Amino acid sequence: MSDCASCAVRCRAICASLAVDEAAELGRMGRRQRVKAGHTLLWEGDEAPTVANVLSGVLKLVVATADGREQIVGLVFPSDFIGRPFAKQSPYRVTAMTDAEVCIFNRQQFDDFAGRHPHLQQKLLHRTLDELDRARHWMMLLGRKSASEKVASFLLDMEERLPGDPGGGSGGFELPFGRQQIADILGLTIETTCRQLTRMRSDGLVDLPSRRAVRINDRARVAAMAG
Amino acid sequence: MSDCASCAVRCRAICASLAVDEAAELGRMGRRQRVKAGHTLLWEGDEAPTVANVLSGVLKLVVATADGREQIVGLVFPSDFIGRPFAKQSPYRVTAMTDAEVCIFNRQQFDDFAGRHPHLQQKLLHRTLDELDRARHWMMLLGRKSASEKVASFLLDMEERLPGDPGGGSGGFELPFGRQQIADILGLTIETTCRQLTRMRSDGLVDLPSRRAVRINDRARVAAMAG
DNA sequence: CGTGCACTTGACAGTCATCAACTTTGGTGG
DNA sequence: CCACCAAAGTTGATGACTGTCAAGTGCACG
Repeated sequence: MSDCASCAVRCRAICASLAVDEAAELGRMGRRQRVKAGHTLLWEGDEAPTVANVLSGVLKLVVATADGREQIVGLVFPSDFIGRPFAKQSPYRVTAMTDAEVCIFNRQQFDDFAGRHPHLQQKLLHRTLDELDRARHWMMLLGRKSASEKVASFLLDMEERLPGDPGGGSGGFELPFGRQQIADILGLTIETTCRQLTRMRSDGLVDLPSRRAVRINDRARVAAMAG
Repeated sequence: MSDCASCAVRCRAICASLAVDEAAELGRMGRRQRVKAGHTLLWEGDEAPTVANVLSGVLKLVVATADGREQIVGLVFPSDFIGRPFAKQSPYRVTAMTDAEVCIFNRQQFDDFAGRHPHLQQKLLHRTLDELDRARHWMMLLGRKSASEKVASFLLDMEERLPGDPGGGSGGFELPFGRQQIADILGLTIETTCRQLTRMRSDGLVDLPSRRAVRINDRARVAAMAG
């Protein structure tokens, strides 16, 4: 059983839509679980999967071809929701990119609970609609943008979305993953991704103080570059 | 006001979740409207937009860059839902690909109504989750598949999704749009799309009896080609 | 201090976009 | 019914971009 009172994302997660007693009932169904970086929580096509809230860490949603190519189709941050309610199979793989902590529910139980709590469903609907908008805009990037536009768009998106940006925006930010993962997000190879970053650094658009740190120097030009 | 009793998609649209009197109330809010092929129903960034059910025809959801490149991010068929509930702006352009007929609602009114009718919201949630799954799988295609894989995947997807497949599956099907649109769906140019189709025809995988008609001869090989 | 892994850089090749010309289709009017 | 026209589709030549393969660098770890 989860200890909702101490939950770091209590205010932002879908649970926030519930009254105290309702939250308590849901809490009894949930279980906290740690996931190590690189560990997979849900496999594509998994039967009888679970759903979960993310408490900390970053996870990725991955779709892969038979021959091993991977495309990251979504990033999941703290307070975000994981899993596929109302379906027997998970449509994609969910893997932790950093050490993470999640609050897990049995899907069947969760579905039943959701059916009895319209507010929870409404929250879920809002989130799903937002995710759909994000996914569709990403489709534009994947289908129509060049490598340089992709990388520029990516950096702007990450600056905006990454939680706990230390230094408050002007101090740059720290990516929670490496070059290969960036490539898998953008539909590029690691080499192309790398070259674009190097060029942006030589052009003075960004600083790359360490492997995973990024600081955008000229936001206007990066935005122009993003198309 | 719509005449729900004569609605062609009454059983399949989200309205099907409502009781008779509820449906009547919703019906009083809706208005039937014809949209000609090529006409745009909703512009990206539109304020105060509407939502709608599709009664007949096919529409596309489009995201465009400033310099005019377009990516089709979704296709909308009869009984599908159009628009963005609970948001002020439409996140993408909605354009009719064929002559179409839709049942339009004022978004604000619809949102209010949905808030009072959990069953409708649940139906909407289910649909949105399905759309999200579809969009994410399409991201894999856009980001990681080659031109030939894209075209093969496209044909299989269309064969499955197209309504009113005359001849019951073995007789092939008729695309509701031209080559440029296929290219915009797949993130390719029209020339590349065309060449791939020509090659598939020469290889005997498909017949292309007319501009828009397709017949898959060797489904297994097309599926293998789709990756 | 050495080892391994992530990252970077380079050379080359293939795929797909671009530009251009040509063909077919479908519609219109004589 | 046929001729003509515009739009859609097809084909070809060429080149840019990005993927592939390979080697090298630098950082973190033991």
